[in-house]
Amino acid sequence: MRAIEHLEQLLRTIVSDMGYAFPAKTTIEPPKDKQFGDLAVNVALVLAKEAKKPPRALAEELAAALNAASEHIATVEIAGPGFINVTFSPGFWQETVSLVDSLGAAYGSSAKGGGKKVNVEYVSANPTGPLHIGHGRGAAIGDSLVRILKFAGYDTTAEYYINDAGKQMHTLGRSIWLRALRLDGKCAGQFPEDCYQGEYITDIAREMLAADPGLTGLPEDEGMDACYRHGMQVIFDEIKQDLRDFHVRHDVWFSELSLVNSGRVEKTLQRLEESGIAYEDDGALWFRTTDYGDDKDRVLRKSDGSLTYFASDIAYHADKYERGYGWCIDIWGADHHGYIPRMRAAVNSIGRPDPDFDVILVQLVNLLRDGEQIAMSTRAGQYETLADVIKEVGADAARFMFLSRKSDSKLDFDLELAKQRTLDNPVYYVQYAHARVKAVLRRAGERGVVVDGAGDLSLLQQEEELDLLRMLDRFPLVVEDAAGNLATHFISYYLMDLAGLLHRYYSVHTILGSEADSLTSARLRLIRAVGQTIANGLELLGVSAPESM
RNA sequence: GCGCUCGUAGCUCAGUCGGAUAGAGCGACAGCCUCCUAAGCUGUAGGCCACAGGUUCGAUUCCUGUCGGGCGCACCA
Repeated sequence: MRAIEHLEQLLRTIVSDMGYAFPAKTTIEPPKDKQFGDLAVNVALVLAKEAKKPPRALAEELAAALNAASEHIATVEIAGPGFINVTFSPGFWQETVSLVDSLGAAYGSSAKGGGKKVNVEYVSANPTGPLHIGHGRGAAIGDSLVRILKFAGYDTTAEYYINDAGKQMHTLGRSIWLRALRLDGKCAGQFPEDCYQGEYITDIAREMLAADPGLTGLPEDEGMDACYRHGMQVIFDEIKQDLRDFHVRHDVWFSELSLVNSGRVEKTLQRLEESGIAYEDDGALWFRTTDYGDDKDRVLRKSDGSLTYFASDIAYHADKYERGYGWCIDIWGADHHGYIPRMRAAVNSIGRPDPDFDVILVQLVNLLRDGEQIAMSTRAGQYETLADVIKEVGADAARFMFLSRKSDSKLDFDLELAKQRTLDNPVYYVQYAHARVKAVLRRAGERGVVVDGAGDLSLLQQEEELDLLRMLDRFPLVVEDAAGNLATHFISYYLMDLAGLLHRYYSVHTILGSEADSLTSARLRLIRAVGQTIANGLELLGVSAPESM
């Protein structure tokens, strides 16, 4: 990161001195093969056309200028069609340790977000049943993105939208009510198919009956209402507990009902109608989403007078922007992708350009045990709940599994695999690297080797040491990329790479010398910086960094 | 049928705003504990980046088409 910034600065000066604009398509990145140096630059290739010079000749000129421009640069080589390969001096890399030391838990953070207000909305499951494994994936991704965006300098709020106003809440009350009647022997008929089938419904009914045996004597609508209120309370408490157990945090719990009751939904519809974006037809109110690229117009208020979810979703998003968020990110299950065009149309219609709104689609989770698919039927009310999974494999393993994959690709989640402590399950690989660092530092303390301030970093000359230093330097860039691409797996992959280098270093070199010499101190400072960086990365994933394993 | 998305090693997956010989882990095979944590390390084998065209100095990456998997196409929630 420092390396890239430094090199880019030098190149900008040189290119501009030569009388050219710095090409936007320039890339400065670590080459795939280490033999090509620390960083490879393609600027000569990109600039060749404009300069009317062969790329290699141009590269020669740039290389000569680079060599003279910085004391940190050890060698500059031209290769292939005109790549400029730059190698920095060990001294430059060694400074990274001091940087990590001075920043500590803040190493990797930045002000890139400039304090922009961002709202990330995730999970938002209807409180009609327990969270399942798919919710868990969305929860992990949302929570981790919030951590990453905060670290990257955004003023980020984590929000949960509670759909507590619709028909399904009525269905919840009815389901519990009908279960209670059956438990009480007041009704023996077949339990309706359109009710929630899960065992948890019966549990709630049983509990309510125990608390108030007169429940089923109430008039039907009164009884159902009581069931709805209590049931939602119980289920929502469980959801909140599950999220706590999964180390997922929300700052704001936003109720749809509050939006409806305060008249903000109706007000939003009125505004749309006045501005001609909404129109009446066939007794229903329609949104002209086709004006914004959707393939058909969408209903806001049905001809029976009831509102669609779309109507309150528009009011909800308008409310978010009114609360001052310049960027709203929604995390949805991938089965909702057809909903994006109309939501984007809605956002545009309230005067917000595309970049102010993003949807992250999270693909379904395929739950396996030993490679065999576990049947999940929501209909029959049988599915593996998030709580069960956390209980079985632990929050750390589950989170790392979710966060190590692009959100947009399907995920096979094997319960047995998640418990294995092998490289198949890399959470332990990364955590073990951290624990190893801590173990060595502890042992050093026992032997009376003091780390602080001591140690001549210039003694870190081994290839494995320079590899670690280069990797440490990259961390801030990885965080920036993860934030920019809303991609948590950038962090996971980085951590696996860093952990791998640490393990290799550990096995090739003995860190703790037989006595407290300055090389030992330098090495201890290096691995301490590695441990700190791993801890910082794990924190972004919401995964613990154990002191020992 | 229309739309979105994915197709990379035997398996699970990275990489792709165009760059050098396409990477990792697992599995397979061969090795490493008198030594700071072997939950670790080293090495070998394994690829027409689904297929066919196009764009250009250069394509796994961008465009078009084909094939194959997933998902979505309600006055549902």
